[in-house]
Amino acid sequence: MNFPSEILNIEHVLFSQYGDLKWWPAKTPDEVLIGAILTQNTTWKNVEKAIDNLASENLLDLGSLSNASREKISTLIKSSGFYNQKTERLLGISRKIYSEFGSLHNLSRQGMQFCIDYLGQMKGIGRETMDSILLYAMDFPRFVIDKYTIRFMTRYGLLQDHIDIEKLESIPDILNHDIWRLKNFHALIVELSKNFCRSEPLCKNCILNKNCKYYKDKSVP
DNA sequence: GGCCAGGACACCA
DNA sequence: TGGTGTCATGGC
Repeated sequence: MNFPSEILNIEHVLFSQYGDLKWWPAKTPDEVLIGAILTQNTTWKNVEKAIDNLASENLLDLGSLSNASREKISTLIKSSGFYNQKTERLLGISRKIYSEFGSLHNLSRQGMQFCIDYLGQMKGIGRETMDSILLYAMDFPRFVIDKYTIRFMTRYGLLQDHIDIEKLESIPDILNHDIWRLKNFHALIVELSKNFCRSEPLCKNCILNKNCKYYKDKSVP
């Protein structure tokens, strides 16, 4: 079976089993962007504490955040780790976007390619973070290529000896540029990957069937 | 007590 | 261009 067919098949099976996961867990686009920075190399549980702290100080939007002090931000986001680095990134990004466009929505109106170039120049926004912002905060037809995606595709056998970025970049086409499907497909991969066994290559049964005897048994070699 | 988590970046050869 | 060190908290 070729790549597009496999993708459609996986999406169909996963969705029929697990449904709409309603990702990204955030109330506003600004919160998505802030969460995307905070979650770098950190568990989401640690990020949630930081998000709650920022919310309690009304700092979950770019305007408020850009006017907050370094000390205040770094204290509030400490639980997410790398807090000095993330404070600088949050301040730099929020100040630039807020001062030049006023809002994330205004920035998104410049179009996807503009946003890719614009966000790509900022310190703290790499490939994955940008994908997350483009898809989940700005509703552009972008598929998030992160560690989970690559691990999933590799272990499923859809990527062989090298990471074929072009293949992964074709996923928006395969999913018909449907924003909701792109959001949910990535969410399914991430949520389910947390429960996969570590066999290599991963048994397809484990991916597509949560009743697989190896499901959640991460100790399997 | 070690390892890993929804990365990115600077530095070096 | 690719490998490595650094940033740091928290859960298991």
